[in-house]
Amino acid sequence: MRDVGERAGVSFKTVSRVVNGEAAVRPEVRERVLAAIEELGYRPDPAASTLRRSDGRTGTVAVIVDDLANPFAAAVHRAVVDAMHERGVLVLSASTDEDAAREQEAFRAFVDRRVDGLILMPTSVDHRWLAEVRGPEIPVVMVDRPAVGFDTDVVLSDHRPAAARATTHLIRRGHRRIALLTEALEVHTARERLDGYEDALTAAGLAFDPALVRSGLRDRDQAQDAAVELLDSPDPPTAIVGGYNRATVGAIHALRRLDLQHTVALVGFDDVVLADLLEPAITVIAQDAVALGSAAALQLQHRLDGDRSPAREHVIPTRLIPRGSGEIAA
Amino acid sequence: MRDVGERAGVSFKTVSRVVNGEAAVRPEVRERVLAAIEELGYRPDPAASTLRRSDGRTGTVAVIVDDLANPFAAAVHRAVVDAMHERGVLVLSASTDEDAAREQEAFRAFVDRRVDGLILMPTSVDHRWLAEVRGPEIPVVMVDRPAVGFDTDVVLSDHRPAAARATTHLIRRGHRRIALLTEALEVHTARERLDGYEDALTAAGLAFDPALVRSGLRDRDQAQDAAVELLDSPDPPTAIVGGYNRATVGAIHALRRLDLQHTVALVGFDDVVLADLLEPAITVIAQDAVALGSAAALQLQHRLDGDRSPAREHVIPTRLIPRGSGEIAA
DNA sequence: CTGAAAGCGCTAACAT
DNA sequence: ATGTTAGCGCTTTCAG
Repeated sequence: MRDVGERAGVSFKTVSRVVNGEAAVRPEVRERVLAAIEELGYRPDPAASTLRRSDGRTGTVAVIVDDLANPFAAAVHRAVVDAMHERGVLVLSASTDEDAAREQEAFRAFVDRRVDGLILMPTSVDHRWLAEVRGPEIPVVMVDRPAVGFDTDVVLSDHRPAAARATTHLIRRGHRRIALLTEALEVHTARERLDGYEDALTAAGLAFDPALVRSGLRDRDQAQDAAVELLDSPDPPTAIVGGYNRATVGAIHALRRLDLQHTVALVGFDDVVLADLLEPAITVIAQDAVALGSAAALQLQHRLDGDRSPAREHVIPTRLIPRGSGEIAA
Repeated sequence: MRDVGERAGVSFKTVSRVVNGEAAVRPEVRERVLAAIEELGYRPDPAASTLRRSDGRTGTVAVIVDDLANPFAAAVHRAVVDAMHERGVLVLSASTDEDAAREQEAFRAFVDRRVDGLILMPTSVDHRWLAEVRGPEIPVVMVDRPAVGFDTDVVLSDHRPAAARATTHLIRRGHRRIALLTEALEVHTARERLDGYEDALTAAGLAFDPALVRSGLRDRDQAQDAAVELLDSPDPPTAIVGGYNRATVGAIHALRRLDLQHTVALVGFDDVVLADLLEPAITVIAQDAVALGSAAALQLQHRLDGDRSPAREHVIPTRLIPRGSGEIAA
């Protein structure tokens, strides 16, 4: 920067003004400085800038999701990265695998690096620790689910109405015994979907049978086993709601193994590649992961721009896509 | 840091020594400093450290892939993030959508931020520009494909033998007219796979028929259309090789639309969720994305640790998974 | 083993 | 509209 100043015949402070686009520089001088920058291949050092500037901004934000390789989280992540890049903000990221310890560790690492803000897909447990760890006023936006014990902006799908819609879809086809496969109910998403499932039963005047709800399913295999068990029981369900993407895939496997795919109806959460090519094709509730990520990024940007209004909840609608498996009558 | 020093009754320089784990501090003093750090909730400022330190290391690296939301790239990305986190290195990322301009822009942005190194899934075009843009000795590792015109470490799948294996698999089932659907041949991966396809034909004494190769297919729909066209032609193929994941999915769609899924054989690149549940299930060549990412991260770490040996090529084996579609006889 | 001084590249606050 | 001075929080260098 000093060299650039010399070359352009101005003080290095003027160079700083040009680089930062401050108005108070004569166009003629600005041109000269720009030329010198070009010739010398000068690139400003963001670390030095961060160090000295009053707000300490680094121009980076962090994204923490359950699994960066999971298609849903990956789509959210990419949407955030794209939105932030447009503003010259770079994005750091980490996966939690739904482990609260890993989540906290990642969060601390990012705060220590002085990120300007974070977008978090919170694990199921208590997030009061966030209030302490979060440095002086670092904005945090939750995505996909709210955090327990920490009031902040959140962007999520309409989980509860969506689950109700899926369930009602099956009830309308005459189903009375509808199973629900879901992950641990401590995960907010799962709880909401269970509530929606119950809403639909209640609205239809059907009794809630806890034996038809299998929660705590952590992966495809567990979901498959649970589904097989239910379908093999004396009084099996005639329809299944897959509470999240891996549960849906597990249910598909179970139905095929028992050769019930044309007999027992299925509506699953999250659209999956090739779901439309199965026989029958799978009826799904599709979430708009890109919209979730974009909205979270936008909200974070508002906070970074100084918006201090109360925490906002942003709901992104889901879509039920009928394809066959959900239209099997009882 | 100054405050911590005061509290512990030592100079702030000693605090710096403790924080950086330099040996020359009496255990007793070190304990006192650590206690003071704890009490004051002190967290070192990485920007200041970067600014002053002689090597200018920032403890960040960047990953640039075609699409962070694509399952293959997402798995690579996650593997890199995990490997780097273990060393306290954070990861920035960007998508190129196979656009060379976006790739260059992202690369520059990361270099301007002083990342310590980069992992790049290069777009198809010339990468000689890298030699200029790359600052003083920033290590770059290519993943999935090498870069044209820039000699550096690369970690990739055994594309050519894998394609040969897929093709041979079909030839053994009596197929003589085997189509190949692939993306633009400027993409190194596509070129290699075409070469492997030809290797297999040659080895079997079969003639190469250019009419059976459809390249430049950018997405599922283009792949599907190309497949339909081929299958509808007067002298149609009896088997298809899907040259990359979207081509595979496009081929599946085409075969179903023409109700040829039980007649025409298919071996596709990249395993896809639910591919095992289709009827017939899809025979695929599975790449080990996690291994690719981990190996690239490891190689970059070696370079960061000062390894100056010649550029290395690391090949990760693929697996052919027979599931039915590839075993249909001619 | 510990400390004092210098200065990394930049921006803030004040001159001029 | 431009320059001067100070200093961000740390590491380096050198002195004790």
